[in-house]
Amino acid sequence: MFSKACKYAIKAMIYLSSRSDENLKIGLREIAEEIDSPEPFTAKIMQTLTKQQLVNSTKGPHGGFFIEAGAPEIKLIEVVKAIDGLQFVSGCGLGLKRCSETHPCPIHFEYSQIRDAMLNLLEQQSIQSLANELQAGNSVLKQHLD
Amino acid sequence: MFSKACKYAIKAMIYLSSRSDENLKIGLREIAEEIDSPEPFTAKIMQTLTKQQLVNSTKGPHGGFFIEAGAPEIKLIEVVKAIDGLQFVSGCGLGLKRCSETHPCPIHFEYSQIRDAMLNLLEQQSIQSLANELQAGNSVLKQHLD
DNA sequence: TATATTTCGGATATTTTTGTCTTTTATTCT
DNA sequence: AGAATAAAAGACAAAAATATCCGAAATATA
Repeated sequence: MFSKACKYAIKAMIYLSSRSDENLKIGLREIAEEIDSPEPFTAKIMQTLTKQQLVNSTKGPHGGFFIEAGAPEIKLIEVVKAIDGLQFVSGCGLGLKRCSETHPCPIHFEYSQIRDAMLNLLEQQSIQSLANELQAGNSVLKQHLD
Repeated sequence: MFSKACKYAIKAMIYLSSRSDENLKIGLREIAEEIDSPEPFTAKIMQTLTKQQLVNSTKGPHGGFFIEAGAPEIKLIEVVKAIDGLQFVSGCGLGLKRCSETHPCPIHFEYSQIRDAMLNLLEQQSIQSLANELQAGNSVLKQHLD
């Protein structure tokens, strides 16, 4: 569904958001630790997110990544778009280049319905609201080591 | 969503089914041509499908691939399982190893709903019924070259 | 039986994704 | 200014997915 890079990106964004209201910068090491991802690979992903302006960063001591306090809500779709692109959300389920109502692939109609539901999810859900649920202890970003 | 290999497999199965009622064996070349897929790669996929007993094959002149006439319906899920496995249909949307109602990832509930809808589609739809629609001209497996 | 045909099996090649390492650049603090 | 810190950038490495090639095995037909 999503690439690994995209899963890491979503988790990193949610974690960042869950900490960013403190006007705090979070270092790469902490992010990677908290979302259980390989640090250097996560660095690359954070670079992309920064270039796409989904997060901000500052270098140097006490530097790190953060989301602007007054920033408008970031929808999940924006993160997916930045990392994976939108082809999965727009493309044909069986890979046809031109699949449409008039020239449908064999699963076009059933598949479209589900894909649209996924698109809807991604467009509705915001990083911030998911971060709130995380803060409230209603979800987790990695396994417990109990 | 599905790997390329899996998309080729689904299309190959539907095409085969759409021709197999004639008690006819279809060669690799024709399959690859009709579903617009690379021939050698398709050969590998057909081998897997044969080993998984989703299709039959015979070697030699007038040999090829076919689906037994009296065979029970093959559901899409069986093809997906044979090529991609079921991890996407059972795994967590954000890649957590243990994601559940009690320890959910941030998108667990919304994602599960969509994933279950996809699972339902794959369990309901059969290769044969999709092949019927193809025969009726209600769907296509590749682009027209108009 | 000989030959042509077609799948099977294994080895190999290419591309993409995932992951790592090192150097540079910006920033903070002393 | 100098030292320490942390992200940026680019080169590199490993793994997985995609794709190709070739000899072997099976089968039909002459």
